Amino acid sequence: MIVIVTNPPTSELPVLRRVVRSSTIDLIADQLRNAIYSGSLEPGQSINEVRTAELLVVSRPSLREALQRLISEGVMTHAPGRGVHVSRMRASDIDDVYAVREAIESQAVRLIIRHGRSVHRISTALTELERAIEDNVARTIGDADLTFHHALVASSGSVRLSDLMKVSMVHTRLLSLSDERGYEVRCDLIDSHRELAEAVAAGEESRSLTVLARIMAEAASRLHDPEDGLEARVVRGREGEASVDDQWLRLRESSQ
Amino acid sequence: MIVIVTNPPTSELPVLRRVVRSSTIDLIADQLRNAIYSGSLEPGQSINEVRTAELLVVSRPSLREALQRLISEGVMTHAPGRGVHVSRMRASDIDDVYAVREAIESQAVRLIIRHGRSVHRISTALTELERAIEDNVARTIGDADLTFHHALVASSGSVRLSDLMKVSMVHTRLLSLSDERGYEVRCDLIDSHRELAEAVAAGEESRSLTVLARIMAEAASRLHDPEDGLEARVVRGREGEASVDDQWLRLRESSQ
DNA sequence: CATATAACGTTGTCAGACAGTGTGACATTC
DNA sequence: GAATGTCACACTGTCTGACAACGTTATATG
Repeated sequence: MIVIVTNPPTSELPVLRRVVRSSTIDLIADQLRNAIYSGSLEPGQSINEVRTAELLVVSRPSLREALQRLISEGVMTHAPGRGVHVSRMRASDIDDVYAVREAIESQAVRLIIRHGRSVHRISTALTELERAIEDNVARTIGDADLTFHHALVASSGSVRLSDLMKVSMVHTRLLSLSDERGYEVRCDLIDSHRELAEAVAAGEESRSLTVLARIMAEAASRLHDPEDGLEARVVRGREGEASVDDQWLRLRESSQ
Repeated sequence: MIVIVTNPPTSELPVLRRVVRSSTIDLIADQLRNAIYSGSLEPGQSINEVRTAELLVVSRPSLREALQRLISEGVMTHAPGRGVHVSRMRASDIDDVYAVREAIESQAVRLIIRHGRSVHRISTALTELERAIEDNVARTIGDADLTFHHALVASSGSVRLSDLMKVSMVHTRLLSLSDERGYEVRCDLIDSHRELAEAVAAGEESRSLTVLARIMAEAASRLHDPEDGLEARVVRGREGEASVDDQWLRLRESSQ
């Protein structure tokens, strides 16, 4: 029984937010997704159901349900009889993932310009990216990079695009993590990103899309052949603390 | 143990295709997805776990795992304590779904032109669409329309885009089905679709994208307000047999 | 060394259980 | 009679336990 006491009694009801109850499955999936994004779970690593369930203090059925979410996202892979593994990306996945990202982000740019959305979050993310590059830590730069691109998509106002972007971020991370050469990141990405942000802010659609395409192509080609841009200074790192807010990659609450 | 008997023994191995074993979960999810696409399961309809599991002759845990797939696709919705329902689309979803479709299909166009992919499947699908329009059955036209758009994306050669498109097809169908005015389809869509196919075949990127954007905008606006294009002849229908091949909406085998 | 066999761990699937929650019918109160 | 309280029922959310099928590794065998 909930009693709402207001004083004076004739006043408006206090502002009550809708109670959100995340399902256990959501929580488990979030944990696993973040573990992958942060590198705690490596590509190819197989998930022992009993052990993992114990670790998360949930039952095996609950864990299995959560795994289906990640499988459907393409973040984990099911091999019949052999269980579930963290997806390992191959060379052929590089272009595919970046094709999806170009799809999502191009559309985001179009929507932002079409509807004149605020680009505030984008500029903020750009500043963060600049700071991260000064720190010169591969993982930090990678995080800031993806955060920037997510800010772009979030600014579009499309819930579905934003959700897809979150999944694509994990895919992108998996591309880096699946490369035996280790995590690596380009330092000169700030110029193109600044140009993108400017073009979007200025409402220049076709220039934005051109720059975006170039960013995607460069990122993909760097993964294909890291020695590609010889003059580009590069930061490498095998590990490094992930600076991910736990809530960050949570997908939209599934309840209506 | 697999023994391959060849005669003569020195000859080439017979062509053996990799054995694909779809997991039970895949099969259940496919069934449910197709049931939604074909209209057997209506938007808002809730899934009684016990009854549905009995119907499919699987256990409740297996069904629940499959439901997680569909929830993650956005095709079903979870309401805590109230179980799982077929997603019901609202007016605000119309633009969102079509934004995603424009994202996917625009990128497909770019990829096809960039890599000079064959447009054979697209022309075939266009012919099918013409035939469907002659039949003048709302559902058939709707199917052929979506099949055309999927052919476009499949031609891009991107597995991920193609998967996303399949999900978006179900979303699109849900938009129509969620509308209490019933299923309805425009007859004049053939012209714009033919123009799109031609532009793509001719490698004219910017014209293709323009036409595509127009197609999406028109489809969305028709859902927002069916009386919009007064001069456009329209076929309406509340039901109608779905002409979907059972295999059609199967997502990529999840095993690597 | 290659092959067969055995042993073990793990997955795939199920039945059963039970507390928590939602829902609708009915009674009650002001 | 509208709002509130009560009760019973149905269903979900989650867990335990079980077991056959499958994979994998170690061991034995020719």
